[in-house]
Parts: sequence; C-alpha cells; structure tokens
Amino acid sequence: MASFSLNVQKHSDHIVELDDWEHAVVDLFQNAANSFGLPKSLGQIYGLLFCRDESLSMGEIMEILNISKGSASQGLRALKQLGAVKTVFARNDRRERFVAEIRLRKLVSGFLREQGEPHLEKGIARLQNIRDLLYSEPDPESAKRGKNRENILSGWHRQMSRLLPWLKMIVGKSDRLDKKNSD
Amino acid sequence: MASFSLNVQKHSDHIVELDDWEHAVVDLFQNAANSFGLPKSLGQIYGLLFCRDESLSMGEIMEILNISKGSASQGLRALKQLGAVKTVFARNDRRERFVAEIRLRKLVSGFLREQGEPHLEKGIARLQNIRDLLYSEPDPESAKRGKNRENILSGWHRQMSRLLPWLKMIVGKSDRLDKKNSD
DNA sequence: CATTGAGTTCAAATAAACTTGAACTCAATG
DNA sequence: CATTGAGTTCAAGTTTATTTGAACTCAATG
Repeated sequence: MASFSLNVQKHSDHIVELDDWEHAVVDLFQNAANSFGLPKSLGQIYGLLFCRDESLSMGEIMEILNISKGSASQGLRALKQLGAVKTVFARNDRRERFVAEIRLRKLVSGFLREQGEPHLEKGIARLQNIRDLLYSEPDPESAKRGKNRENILSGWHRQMSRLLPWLKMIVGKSDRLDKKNSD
Repeated sequence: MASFSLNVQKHSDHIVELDDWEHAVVDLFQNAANSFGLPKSLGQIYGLLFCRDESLSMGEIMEILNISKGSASQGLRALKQLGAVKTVFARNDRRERFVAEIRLRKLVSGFLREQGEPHLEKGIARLQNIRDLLYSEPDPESAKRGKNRENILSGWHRQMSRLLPWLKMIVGKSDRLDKKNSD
C-alpha cells in the first residue's frame, strides 16, 4: 500500500508530493476532524500545515492535497476561527500564508470556545422554552413531572458550564511539554 | 406551530401524543445527540425515556416517536452500550422495557468509554504506523522533522489519556446534585 | 411441533453533510 | 480605469451517514 519512492522526487524547486509519513499524519488529522464533528478537509489542511516548518499559501495547499478552492477557502477560514492556524504575510506578496498552531492548550480552548460555548448558549434558550411550555401545560401531573425534568437539565447545564473553564486549565497545565516538543 | 390540545387526548388507556414540553425535550436531545456525533434517533429515544417515569417498550417508543423498528432496535442497543438506558422486565411479559439513566456522571463516563477510549486506542496504532514510516524515510531532513512531529503527537496522546479519568471524576463530584434533582 | 410475536439484521432508500467550480468581489498594479 | 489574480460565495453535484422495512431468528405458547 505504501509507495516505495526511488528518490525520483525533488526534481524541481516545489514538491507537490507528500512524504509517506506526512501522508499518514494528514490521514490521522482527517480522521480526528471527523471524530470531532468537523469536515475532513479541515483535518487534512491542518495536518499538512502541522507537518511543515514553512508557511503555505492557499494555492499550495490546494495543489498538495488536491482539494478545491472552495474547500481550501472554507477550511482555512474555519481553522482561523478555531485558532488552529495563524496567518503570515510575506512582504512583496499579497498572498496570505498559513502555519499551524501546535500548542494543545490553544487548540482545545479554541475548540471549546467555538463548539462548546455556543451550545451552552443555545441551551439557555432551549431551557427557557421548556419552562414557558410547562407554564401552559394543562395536565398538573405532567407539569409536575416536567418541572422535575427541567430541574435536572438545568443542573446538567450548570455542571457543563463549570466544566469548560476547568478543561482549558487542565490541558494548559502541561503547556511546557508542548514547548519542549516544539523546539 | 404548537398544538393547542382541548383535553381531547387521554380518551384511551395509552396516549401516543407527546405533551408540548416533552416534544421540546425530545427535540433538545435530538440536537444534542447530533452535536456529539450520535444519530438523532438515538437522541429522540433517550429524550422520550428521560421525560417518562414509567418504562416503555420498544413498540411504544416506535409508536410515540414515529420511528421504524430498525431505528428503535439499533438506537436502544447503542443506548444500552453507552449505559444511557437500563432494561427492565415486567413478569408475565416477555417484552423488554426501558428507562433512562439520568445521572450525568454515568452518561459522561459511558460516552467517554465508548467514544473516547476507542479513539485513544486507535491513536496508539496510528502513532506506531508513523514511527514505522519515519524509519524508512530516505530524506534525513524530512525524517528529522517527522520525528519532531511524532513527539508532539505522542505528547498530545499522553495528555488526552490522562484527561479522561479526570473528566469522569470532575463530573462525578456533583453526583449528589443529580440525586437531589431526581427525587 | 406449528404458531405467535418480540427483537435483529441488512440491503436499499432517504436524508444530511461535504466538496466542487464557475461566477463573483475586491484590492493592487500598470 | 482596464487588467490581474487572490480569495469568497453558493447552487449543484457527490459522498457519507442514517433510516426504513421486509425477511429473518428465536423463545414462548398451546
């Protein structure tokens, strides 16, 4: 399954082929993205940037990964939003260039901010909606049961709200490890 | 959009309509399941059981939620696997009946066990695969870069492995709250 | 040991999510 | 102020995931 390259590559100044290990890393992130409910192209892009020391432009990313302009544009936007890539500008070049953020703490907190917090926020509205409906529930037995359930859900919501800051901190604790590895 | 019921229901011994608040709760769990990467029918089923004091059979669930036999069967199996529902047997009745597990600690630990742990396990294999590929990487520069990246990923993996037990504990700490609410 | 019905299975149908690419915007350039 | 090209948008196409239901298993029953 793995290609046995005979040093045929590198004939030119810009390589468009991934090394085998890079392909495996891109694949890993593609699957990881999927598991976290993110589009796989987003994982591929992050995986590629994660492998590279030098920044890449959108065009280079498209070429290396064989993905469309649309996917690249949307994927990079989402990664910026998540704080998973940083943008860099070379002078005398109007193209935007990208590098991966590799500090786990940053990745986790970005993910929680973009994915977790919005859900908690929507949860508040949903709980209020349930309270409103309970207020007009004609059957007193059902209303009683409903109030109990609303209490449970509110408790869960409180728990989860408290959990997020903890998560960011716990993962942040070993940021030093990240630094050591990234040097 | 909400139905204004004129006490027309309850004409018979078994009701097949959800109260408005129940519908909102089912909807909430349907969306939550989706956010966690689980099929929405699974969320609906859990949501329904969460609302009810009495256990329900698979047939009742199918009828109330208007879902197929297949979805009900597979959804209930997954919920059992996750520890999100418990089964109950009434005597003189060979049908299996279900009730929802409402302790957040149990739900979280079940989810982490079924979703988190398998991914960490697969991660070990993937990292080993990357190490193997690095061993046969011809370009020394690329191999060096690759080893650095492999180190970073191993660090992340270690971090995540440590995180799971913590998560179960942190959420478990306020189990007392759950109990208070569920009484 | 035929019948009944609860529950499972899985191939096909459906629905949801993702990707593509052509048309577009917009700023830089000559 | 026309041209160029980087980057965006979004409707249509493609892929992936979920749901359905008919055929099945299996244990209980008469």
